[in-house]
Amino acid sequence: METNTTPHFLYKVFANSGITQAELDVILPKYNQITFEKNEYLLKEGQVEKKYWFIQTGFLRSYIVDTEGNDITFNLYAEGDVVIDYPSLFFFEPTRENIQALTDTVCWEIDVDSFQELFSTVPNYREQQKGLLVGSYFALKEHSISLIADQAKDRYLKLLKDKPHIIQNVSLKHIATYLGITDTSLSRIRKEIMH
Amino acid sequence: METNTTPHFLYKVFANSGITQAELDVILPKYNQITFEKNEYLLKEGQVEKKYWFIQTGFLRSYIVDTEGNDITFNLYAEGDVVIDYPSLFFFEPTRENIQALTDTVCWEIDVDSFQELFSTVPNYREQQKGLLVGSYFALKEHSISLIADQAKDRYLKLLKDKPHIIQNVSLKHIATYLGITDTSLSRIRKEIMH
DNA sequence: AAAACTTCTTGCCATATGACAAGTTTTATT
DNA sequence: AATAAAACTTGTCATATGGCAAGAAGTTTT
Repeated sequence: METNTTPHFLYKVFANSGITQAELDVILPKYNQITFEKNEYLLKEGQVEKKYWFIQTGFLRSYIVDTEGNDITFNLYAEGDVVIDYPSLFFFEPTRENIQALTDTVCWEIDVDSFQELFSTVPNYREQQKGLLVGSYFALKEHSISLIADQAKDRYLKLLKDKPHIIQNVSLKHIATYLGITDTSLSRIRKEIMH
Repeated sequence: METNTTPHFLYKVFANSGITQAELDVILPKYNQITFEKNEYLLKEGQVEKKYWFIQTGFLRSYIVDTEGNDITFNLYAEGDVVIDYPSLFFFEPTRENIQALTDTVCWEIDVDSFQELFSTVPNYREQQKGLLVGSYFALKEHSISLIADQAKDRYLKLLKDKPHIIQNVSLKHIATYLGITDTSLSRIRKEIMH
């Protein structure tokens, strides 16, 4: 079921998780590689999506349009990140987010049924996925706390430290709404940081 | 298994969900009434809790202590609300939140095993719970968006509209950190609203 | 009832961030 | 290459919110 002989991206994803080669032989065929072109949508508001993705290369963002019509970037994703909409995946509820490719992107996709099957039959997989899912939930919470507790500059520095590739590859406008400020302010913060 | 002859709080919770009396006879015994005194903790940071609660009467808050030692109220709960920590419940991960009773509180508690059992065997229950869980996830997201998109005054007015009882029963200090502002600012916003 | 706390309000001033608009640079389209 | 469009920067000024400190009001403890 291997598509080629180059080192498989998913090997890296599952490295250091205690998953054996025998388990990998069961897990990997459940994942399909899929590519999205720049500006293409993985998920649109109102849709129910029974899949989620690992990003091999590329950048994505999720965004919400608020009541005043402002486009607010809610999350920014890069290589190695997991892209998942909990309500959609676990509760089959229509999502309220849009997830869009910011660059050409290569992902590995798994459907919820395969996920559930692996989750219940492969303990190491369960542990590894638990870590990822809890991690993304925490990230949402941390971001929300950061919006309350930190200055915009600190939020930017945090992002710069945690996800430098995003700073380099995502437009200032999207980073700004993600950080909860205007593009003007972010431009000034950048200037200040550069001395 | 009914503890008394007064109208059961949980009947109200499950009203209008299409759940039949026969189903209620299976569901209700899984819930236990439990009371918490003012200032008592339902959940403390680092703990793994395999339960969640419906609030019959009383007020609760969840809070996080950020890196600078600030106590930030993350959520405020009132009668009829469901109190749930996803990572703890679904992934058995230690929580990072503290959940504390702000007044003497009466709750109905269910453990995760009973929840899973009902969830898989009673379709109407599944639907009803799905709605609740997705609702609380959305609420977190909406709050996070509101922190970015709305003025503090608008966030206060929203809370006032959605949960007037919380405004009346929770101290200004806790409401302020929940809204992402200082108690000083909230006091001024209140003054302004009163004209 | 007094004392000790906690909660809430208010004043003064500082500062982070926003609004708007103009200009520059970079990227996309024809 | 020319043009258009988008992304980014910068100036001026306005405003929302914070920091600090003092006092008032309400609550709990002794």
